[in-house]
Amino acid sequence: MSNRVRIADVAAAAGVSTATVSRALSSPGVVGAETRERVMAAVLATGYRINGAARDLRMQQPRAILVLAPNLANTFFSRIIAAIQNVARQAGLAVQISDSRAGTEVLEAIVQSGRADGILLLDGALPPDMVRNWTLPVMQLCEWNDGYALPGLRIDNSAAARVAVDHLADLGHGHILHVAGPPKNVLSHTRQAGFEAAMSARQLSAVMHDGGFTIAAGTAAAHVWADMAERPTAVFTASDECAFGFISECYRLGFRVPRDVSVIGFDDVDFAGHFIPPLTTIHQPRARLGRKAAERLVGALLNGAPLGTGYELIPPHLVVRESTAALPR
Amino acid sequence: MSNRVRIADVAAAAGVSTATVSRALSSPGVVGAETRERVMAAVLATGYRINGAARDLRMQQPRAILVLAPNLANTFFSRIIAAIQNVARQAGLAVQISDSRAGTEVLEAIVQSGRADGILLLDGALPPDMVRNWTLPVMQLCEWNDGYALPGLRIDNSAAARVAVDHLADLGHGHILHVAGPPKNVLSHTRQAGFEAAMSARQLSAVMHDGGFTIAAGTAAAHVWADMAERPTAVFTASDECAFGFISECYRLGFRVPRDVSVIGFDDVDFAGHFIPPLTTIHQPRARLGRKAAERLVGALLNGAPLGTGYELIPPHLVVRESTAALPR
DNA sequence: CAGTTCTATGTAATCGATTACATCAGCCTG
DNA sequence: CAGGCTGATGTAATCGATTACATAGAACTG
Repeated sequence: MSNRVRIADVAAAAGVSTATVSRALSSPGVVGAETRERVMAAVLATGYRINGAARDLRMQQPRAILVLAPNLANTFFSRIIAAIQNVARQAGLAVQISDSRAGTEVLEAIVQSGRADGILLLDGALPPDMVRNWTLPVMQLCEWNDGYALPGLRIDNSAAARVAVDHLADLGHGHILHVAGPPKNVLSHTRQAGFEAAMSARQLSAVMHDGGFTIAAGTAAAHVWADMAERPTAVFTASDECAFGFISECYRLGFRVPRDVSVIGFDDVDFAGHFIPPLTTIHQPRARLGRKAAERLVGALLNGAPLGTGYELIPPHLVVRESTAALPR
Repeated sequence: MSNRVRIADVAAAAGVSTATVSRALSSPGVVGAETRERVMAAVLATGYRINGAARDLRMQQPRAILVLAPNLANTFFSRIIAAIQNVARQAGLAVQISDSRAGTEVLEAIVQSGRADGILLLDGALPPDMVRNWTLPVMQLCEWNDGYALPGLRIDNSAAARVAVDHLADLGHGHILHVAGPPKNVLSHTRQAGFEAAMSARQLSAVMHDGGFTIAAGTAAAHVWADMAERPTAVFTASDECAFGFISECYRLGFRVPRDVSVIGFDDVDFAGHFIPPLTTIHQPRARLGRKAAERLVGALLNGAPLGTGYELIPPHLVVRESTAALPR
């Protein structure tokens, strides 16, 4: 550590001042051509790398963005984070990640530590009072909370539910079960509300069941479904994982999909197309979501422009595969 | 930004010097009780948060670890990274992530920027010359490269292959196909070598096929398998994803697992137990791997002790589910 | 009670970069 | 050729924390 090459070492090696070295590196145009070459040669010879902390301190910007997600172990986020990381890297920004459920005190410390210039927030369940107090630019992604009063990007969850209902109704299903996501989640509410609205618009018979986004929620829901006196002929789950669990458990209980029940998921995770049967689901363009959100945040950071407060809703896209089928009539 | 509260503001509010504030916060024992309380009150009143960059610069340590993984979009990493993040957070360290395939120049800049005190490296395919030159403590996780000469943690991949072979052989399978991982990967090589050794030790007939860790590799392998004159009765794939792809495609081709072919995977991803059929596979304790590696690295960083060069191999653990069955005889 | 030790706090140097301002050489212009 | 201008470079202040050293007062000791 102590033997790290500092800018002064480069300056000495090149026979110039530290100011000149700094300029040669950050705005090459203003130093003489011959000097610039001497500096570059000295940089190479000494193996100099800039000290991030010193630069951050002086420039008052850490050149990093912070990604906050409610559950980093959830595979839904991996592709999004990869896309974010890509955009950030190309802009020369580092990416710091943290679990947004670490506790408010911890979170405040992380956010206010001045180590990030901006935040990508994938959690809609943080205390609005806390989030509103953050002075960094924050961009909401996928999840949201109107209490934050922040700009955001997501797919149109309500429209997506309608698309799912339309698809099932067009196949002749009139009695549909919705296995909702976790009770306090915005996504759950929005998808559920969209489902109910679409069902009543078509005057179909809706059944609701509180579930979750997990495989376990799907397995549990399968039992609930199987035990119903008059079983719905189709199921719309709040996530693919939930659909997987539902289908697996149905299979174990002796039912077949889509023969005995049509199932439609939500997210279109990598695996959906390879499940048995391949899952009909609402596609979430995760790479695109991550990229677009990161681009918007990074763009605002780099040119100092404010993020604004605009929401962007991406229209839903249904991927029809083999877990849904027409109702025999 | 400019209106951020600095330590001098707290000092003024509490009527003490900045040195006292700093001490009150970092080593409360050395300041008088009454003074300490005044300082704490001032901290609360002003809403002071430490400036990370300034602290990092002065302390010469950024209090962060860097996680480098070859493909952040790969869901295999999510749980590992979550565990790492947990350990780091509890130690007050930030977690920065980057794609290790970003290019050597970019990678060097990130690693040498002085923004991390240590590295968790999940990629065994970086140029050894580069990695050996890194002056930070580096801990290898899951993947490795002997050319790095670094400490590491992983499961015993070779023994795992043996366990898989034993399981299949015990079920009566004597003709087994191994769908290997990507050609240049250490994990592929080690698992393949372990497979071949175990097979020849039992004098069984091994068939190899270069595949990959992806679903697509599995689907391709299914066709290769189906086209074989004398089809192996069991398949050992280098990853669960590959197994999923293989099974799905077999299903599509009219074969059933395990009726027509037994399949054993590798990793035990979340989904393995819910696949149809539930997948027999080698378990990788991802949360534990992430936690242990992070603990070792963080421990070394905090007490300044060197990491050493010790490898740790975690014994393999086979999870028997329903994708493997005894060969009818 | 003088001298010593200990405790609590302040003063100011320091980490390594960036950049406002100063300086200086060379050139142009009237 | 004096004066002004331009372009290249150096000097030194600055970002906001930590901490070695200095200091002052209290407590203790023989």
